[in-house]
Amino acid sequence: MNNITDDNYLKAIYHLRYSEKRQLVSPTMLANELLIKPPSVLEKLKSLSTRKYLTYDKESGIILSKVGIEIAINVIRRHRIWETYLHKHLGFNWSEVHAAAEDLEHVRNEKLIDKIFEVLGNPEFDPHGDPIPNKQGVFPKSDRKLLSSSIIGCKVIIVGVNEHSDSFLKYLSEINLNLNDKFTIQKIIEYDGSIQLKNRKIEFVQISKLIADKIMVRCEKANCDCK
Amino acid sequence: MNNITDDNYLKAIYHLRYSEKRQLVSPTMLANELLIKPPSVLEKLKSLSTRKYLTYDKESGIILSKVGIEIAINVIRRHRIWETYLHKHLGFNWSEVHAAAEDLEHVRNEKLIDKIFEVLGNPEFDPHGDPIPNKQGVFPKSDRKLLSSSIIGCKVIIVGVNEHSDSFLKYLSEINLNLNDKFTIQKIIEYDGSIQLKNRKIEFVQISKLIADKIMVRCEKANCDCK
DNA sequence: AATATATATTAGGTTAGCCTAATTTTTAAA
DNA sequence: TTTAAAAATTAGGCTAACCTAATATATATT
Repeated sequence: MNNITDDNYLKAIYHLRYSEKRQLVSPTMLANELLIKPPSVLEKLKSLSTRKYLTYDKESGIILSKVGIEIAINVIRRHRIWETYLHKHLGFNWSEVHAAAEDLEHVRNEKLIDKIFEVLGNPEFDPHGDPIPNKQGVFPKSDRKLLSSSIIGCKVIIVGVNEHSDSFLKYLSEINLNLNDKFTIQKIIEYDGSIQLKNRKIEFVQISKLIADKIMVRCEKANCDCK
Repeated sequence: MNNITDDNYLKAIYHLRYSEKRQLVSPTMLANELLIKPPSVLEKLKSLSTRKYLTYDKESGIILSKVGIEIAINVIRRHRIWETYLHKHLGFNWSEVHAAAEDLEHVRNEKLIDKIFEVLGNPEFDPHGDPIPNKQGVFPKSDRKLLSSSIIGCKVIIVGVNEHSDSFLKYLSEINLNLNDKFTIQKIIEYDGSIQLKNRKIEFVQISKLIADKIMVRCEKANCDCK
């Protein structure tokens, strides 16, 4: 529970660099991510860098050290394990899970996290389809790709989402798209990239490119040209 | 997760006033309880009293307001529910439970606490035998009394402990005394108040008065004179 | 290149929570 | 009741995390 602030900074930096894949992470980007002002970030960066969690200079931006990455991945690990636990064992739904995990991720009790991970059967992915790093900080591999990169005929299974906002997740529920659902790509509208899907449950769904860019799938059709 | 400090002050004051039953709670007592110095307490008391969580003056000491009590009881509720959950559902033992709950009690997520409480079957007592207040802040009643107030022939069931330190709980485990165990009072040594117990599993155990003062029991012998 | 815009950085300020040292009250004991 | 010991209070400091305003430095855009 100590160093909640450190946790949040390191997690945010990690997120920008490795999830959003920014080449360079700047103070202002970080300030936006954390909803605070740049001078506060600058100040904190000094402290984090004296403690060897990162380095910062204008040319290369903010770069996490090995230890910094380790801490960040640990926070992510706790977050995702809790999300999974809340969903699987305590009946929380997709959109409720995140807020609670945001607090629980700061509880540093190894036995606790190990135990709930074990109870869950050492899952590799959380309810949003995000990979859960193991204790050594290694993320499980998966051949997930953007739904928007699918082609007609693909038989896709939804394995994750790239946005966790309430409104987005609620929309998915409304149109009856859920994690692990399987669909066939029916048609892709050239003009705007919208995608039409179907499966047994759902005769027809059309999804805009904007949405398709935020959904991760795995194509299960053998030798599909999408690969 | 906000106001962890508030939580801890209010909880400590509540504890001194209502568990340790101090007539008057002074800044110095509170400082000792929280392992900080009196001036820090004085300062914080100002803030807590402007916010109407308590009143303080030298004659009457620190007195929690209705809201203050409410918050304190809520912290206690979360703490005890988590302790029970860790013990019953996650295999934590008596002595491990407290430390983890110390962090978890600050997670203010009503759905979460309600849910684990429900999963536990709305228990009335935690693994130390302490009562869990309900959502309205009402503690369940019980006819528990000190083991040291028992008399020869009492058939007691251990329902709680008044000390939660590691060393104490470990000692109890070593001599094979656990919550819910039943014993018959064999002998009481007048001179120092030591108590001898036995049951099927344990032929003979002798407990010093010091220990017996920290164990809560319920006597189950019909019409026992101990009442 | 000259200007406008965005970013980075510095300076100085605030609040919460803690601390030590010094002072004032109380309380207890000789 | 005078002295000693304990408790309460005040004064003044410190650090972490924020902030605003001002300045400096890049980056873009005419």
